[in-house]
Amino acid sequence: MFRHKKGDVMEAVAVIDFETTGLSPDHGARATEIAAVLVRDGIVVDRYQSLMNAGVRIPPFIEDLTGISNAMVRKAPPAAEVMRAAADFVGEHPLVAHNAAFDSKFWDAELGRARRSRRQGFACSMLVARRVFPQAPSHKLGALIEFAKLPVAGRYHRALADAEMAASLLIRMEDELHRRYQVVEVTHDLLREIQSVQKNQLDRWLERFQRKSTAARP
DNA sequence: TGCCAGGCCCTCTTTAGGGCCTT
Repeated sequence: MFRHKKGDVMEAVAVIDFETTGLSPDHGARATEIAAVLVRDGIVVDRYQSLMNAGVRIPPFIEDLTGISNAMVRKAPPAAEVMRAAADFVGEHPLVAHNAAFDSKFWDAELGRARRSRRQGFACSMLVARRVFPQAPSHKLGALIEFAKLPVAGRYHRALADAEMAASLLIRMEDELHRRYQVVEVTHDLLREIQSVQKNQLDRWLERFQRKSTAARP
């Protein structure tokens, strides 16, 4: 599970989550909190979480949504310092986020401000969930946690709780891929391929994938 | 001051529009 493409070393993936002041870093929104959890062999093996001070005001609506106040962020370490620590924690492990289009923008923007750059790819647990659980009533993180009967890890819209829940969702989807489709090895590359498979084509796509994998084995 | 996004995905589609999802 989550074996790195190159070599035989079992490789973790890092599931990350940001809390921010808005929806787009291109329009002035900044991060207020980040969390990352490392998943290896189907379990969370390490965690990182920190509030961060980007020197911008959090709108009242976002304070209510996340429970992260301006006072809390004022006491937090500078954003660049936190991002460097988060990047060191994550290392070169491939990344996963729930709606990765959102988190990848903030990861790249905040890391750029800290004069660092991303070297690994992102996979999206929401896009994978749309394929693996097309019958779920919604593909919001909270709705998927309820649908899959997974434990609520803490307050929604706090970075560590959301990252933990995205990680448990990912592990559950891995289990489904093993159980339903007998996928031997769920790599990050496979997740990235699954997230672009057409709707209701996952069965057919994985059948072809398995045939190719079996044929390639010595 | 007030407002602000964008990629995915469906359908009453492809010469488009609108909901979902993230904060």
